[in-house]
Amino acid sequence: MADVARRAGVSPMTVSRAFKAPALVSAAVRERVEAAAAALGYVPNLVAGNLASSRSRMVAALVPSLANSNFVGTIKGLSDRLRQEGYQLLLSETGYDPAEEAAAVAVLLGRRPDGIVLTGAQHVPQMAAMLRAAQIAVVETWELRGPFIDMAVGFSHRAAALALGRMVVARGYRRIGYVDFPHPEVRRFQERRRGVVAALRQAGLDPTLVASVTDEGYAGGRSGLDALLARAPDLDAVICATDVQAIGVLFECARRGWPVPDRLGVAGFGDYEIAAEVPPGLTTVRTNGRGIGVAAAELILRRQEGGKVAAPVIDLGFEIVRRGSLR
Amino acid sequence: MADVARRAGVSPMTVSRAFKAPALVSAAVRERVEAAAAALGYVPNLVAGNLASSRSRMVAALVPSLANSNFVGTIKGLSDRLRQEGYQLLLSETGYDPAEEAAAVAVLLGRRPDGIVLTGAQHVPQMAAMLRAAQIAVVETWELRGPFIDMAVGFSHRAAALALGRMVVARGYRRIGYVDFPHPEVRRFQERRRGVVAALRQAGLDPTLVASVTDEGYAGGRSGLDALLARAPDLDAVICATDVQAIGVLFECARRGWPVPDRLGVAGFGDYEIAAEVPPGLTTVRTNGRGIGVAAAELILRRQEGGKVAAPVIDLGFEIVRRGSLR
DNA sequence: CTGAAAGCGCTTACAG
DNA sequence: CTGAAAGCGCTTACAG
Repeated sequence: MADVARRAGVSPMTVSRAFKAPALVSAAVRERVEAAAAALGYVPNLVAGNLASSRSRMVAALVPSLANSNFVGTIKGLSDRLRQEGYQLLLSETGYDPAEEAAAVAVLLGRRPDGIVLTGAQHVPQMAAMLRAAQIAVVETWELRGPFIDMAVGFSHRAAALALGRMVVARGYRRIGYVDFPHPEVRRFQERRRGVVAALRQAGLDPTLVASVTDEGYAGGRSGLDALLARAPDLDAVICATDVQAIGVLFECARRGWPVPDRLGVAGFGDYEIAAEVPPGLTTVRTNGRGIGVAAAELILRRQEGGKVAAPVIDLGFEIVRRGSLR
Repeated sequence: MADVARRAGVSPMTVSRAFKAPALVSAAVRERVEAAAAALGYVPNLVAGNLASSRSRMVAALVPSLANSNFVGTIKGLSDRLRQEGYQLLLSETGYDPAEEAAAVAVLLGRRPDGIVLTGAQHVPQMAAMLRAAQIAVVETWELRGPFIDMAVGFSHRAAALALGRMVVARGYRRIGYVDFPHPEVRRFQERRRGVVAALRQAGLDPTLVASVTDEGYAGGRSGLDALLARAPDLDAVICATDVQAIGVLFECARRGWPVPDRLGVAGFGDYEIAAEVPPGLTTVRTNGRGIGVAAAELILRRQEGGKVAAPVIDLGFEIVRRGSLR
């Protein structure tokens, strides 16, 4: 910057203003500064700027897994919205482990981000204190039940699962199993399980056909289906904690030559891109992953502008999408 | 830091050392510093540290799309390896657009990352100059053909596609079509197309059955298949530029009741997780996306340690995986 | 093993 | 509209 100032024949302060607040600089000077910067290939050092202004224009985001397209949607929404305002994203993957999450937050905080986006509301006990001490905007996502550290964007997993369960019942299925997620202790998945179980119980059906699985991904659907069939050979429908598992079940049905939705009805959760493509189409819950990211970005941006955030907990809702996998 | 120093009764310099080079500080002092830091909830400000040391311990990564699990694998490998060394990842999505990529690089450079990881070797003309002026480690990934700006990790898309094409020919298929990627101008996809075409030509088969598609994702496989069948109703095999498209073809076959691999052989590229799961199994090229990320991280780390990098272009190879979609 | 001085490259806050 | 001074919170390089 000093070089640019010298070349343009102005003070460093004027160079700074020419970039950050061009309106405050006369047109002639601005042009001289820009020419000098271009000639020297000057790229402002944001690290120095951050230190001086104590604003970093960085937001940290922590997600359990990048293999999950729901979270990828959130990251995209977040990153797109932030980029429009000149913010950048610092990303960490935490693998469904609160201790890893806490470690990642501790490291990220050293970069002094202006905001931090967490997945879920289950953290180590010290998390709230750590984050409050840092005095930054915090958004917890994919969850609607607090208590929250600061702000939140999500939807009710339980209500969604309840609605999905009721639809399966309404379509005439009577022996309905549930394939749980490999990390059933995560509250979002507890809620999904409870929603489905509640739907079955309310319909007077057996709510005990719940399969725990250890396999991640598609294989979990297959092994979950096996476990359920071992206990209930007359099983006529399966609801899965995620679309990936449900696709695994559809593939297994194809392998067995079982017609879907007649021999077995199948439903998932998430409405991943593939849900609309796989024959005969997967009935599922559409969640707004991208919207969650955009909303989180907006909460953080509003906080940066010093505005009080009126509604710090946003419900983005869900939608049941019925496709051919249910009769 | 000043507060911690005061409370521990030492100079700020000693606090700094207690964190960065504990071996240089006596055990008694170190303990006092640690106690003071814990009591005050002190988190070292890395922004200040970066400015003073002119090392950021950040690496920027640019990928075309996070929806592509190949790149997600690279990001994971990169991030895992970097985290082990206390580095963090700054991520940007560029959407297959060199101009967007250049804009993102310009912004990221302001953060003074220690290294930058690009996807591919096709950039705007100024890119090399920009990056060389920044004097940081640069790794171009997913490509083996230079010229490279600095270092590279990849494999030969052409050799992989050639090998895949030969396998399809060897399995007895004779009317073989190719479904191109929606961004056919990207060199990686040019190479794949050329590899397949070369295999067909060498076998004396018609190499002109190439379908351009505009749809992204699964739908591209479906529309590509339609386009090929309109031109060659006797089509007996399809090779796709990506696994996602190939899965789209498999789904379309299921919908039509066409037996795979007998009515139609299908092959993809990428060996995404789903390739092993979808019936009857997808024949494809296994690439080492995660390994690319890990290797890129290692190149950057080695450069940071001041070491000259002996082999700045690394070929990670590929593997053809034959599954039930080919007879 | 510990510390005082200087500086990293900007911005804040004030003055003119 | 422009600039001189001070400082952001660390680390480098030197001294003892």
